[in-house]
Amino acid sequence: MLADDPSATIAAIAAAAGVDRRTVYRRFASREDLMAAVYGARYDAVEKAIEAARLREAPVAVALHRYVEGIIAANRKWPVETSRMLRDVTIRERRRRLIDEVDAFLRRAADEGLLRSDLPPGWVAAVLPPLLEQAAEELSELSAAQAADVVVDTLLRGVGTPQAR
Amino acid sequence: MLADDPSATIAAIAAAAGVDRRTVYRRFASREDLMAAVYGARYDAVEKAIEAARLREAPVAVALHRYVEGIIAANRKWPVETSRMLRDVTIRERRRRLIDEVDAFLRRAADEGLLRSDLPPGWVAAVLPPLLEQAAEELSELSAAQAADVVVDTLLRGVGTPQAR
DNA sequence: AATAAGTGCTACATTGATGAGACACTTAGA
DNA sequence: TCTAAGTGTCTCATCAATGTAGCACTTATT
Repeated sequence: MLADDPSATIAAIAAAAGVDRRTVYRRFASREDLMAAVYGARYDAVEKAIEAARLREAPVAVALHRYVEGIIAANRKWPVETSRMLRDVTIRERRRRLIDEVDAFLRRAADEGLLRSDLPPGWVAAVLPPLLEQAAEELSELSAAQAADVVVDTLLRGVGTPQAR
Repeated sequence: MLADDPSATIAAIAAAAGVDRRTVYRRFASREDLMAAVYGARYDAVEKAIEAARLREAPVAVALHRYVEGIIAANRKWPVETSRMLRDVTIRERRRRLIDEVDAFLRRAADEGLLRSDLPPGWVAAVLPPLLEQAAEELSELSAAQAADVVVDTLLRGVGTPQAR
């Protein structure tokens, strides 16, 4: 539900979870607390995925695949749109740190010859998150590892045939 | 404003447009009317872009580029997230028709050897819209045509170096 | 200069979401 | 069987957004 609509009401969220509004208020003091808990859990999952990917030291092709697979799994477990949960300073800082770490990794990948260096700055960093979101959602029949195969393949080689290149 | 948050209040939208709430209510009877007008304008622009791309008869590489360029321009002019404006039946039907037309085009592109046929069904259709949204937003220094070059290149060839393939 | 059109501002009524309290009921554990 | 924990339901208070009306002011046109 929050995946679709971050402005969803407490009543709608509760209904989607199959419980009453009162039950939600027993667990969370306010809507804000609920959102913070959900986003916190998502960031926990994303941070674990990034840590497991060893973005700074693993070979870049391996790190890329592990990262993609980990984020797809995190997106599936916590399908929430967090780009507007920015009023919470800790969430914003965590988000900043994650973006910085992925940016540094993409630069290393370009330096080490996995990614092209002739693209507009920030372009790869911009297209990767939506690719991961789509993979989590549209490739639901595939495991996270298999979906990661598709995403890495699409990212590195594109979807054109060889003669289209 | 609506690009960021479809649930933005009338007051916030008016402030972003530099006018008073009363002025908005003079032009639009309700918030719903305002949304319908904005989404209608966006769909008008998208339909024009698709018509200009001649998806059914132009050579597929040409049609793809024209389509991408047209949608980037439309996204820039009307940066609104419409995926949840689905209660309005006419908007939903227009959206359905556009999706069908693009899907048919992507099948023709695969049949004619521009796109690979070995990808999960619907995958290209899934990744294309977010690519266009990112291009409209992140490649703001480039013209729509130049941004289309980057998008088509990324879509067909990916962002990996040749040795990464 | 007068009039028309449009806007900003303020105040108000209505509605829906948030948040809370109390009670009856259900389920689990001792 | 009794008790504790948890839930659903109902009701209520508060607040924010929507929508409206009226008036003063500004700008454009005649």
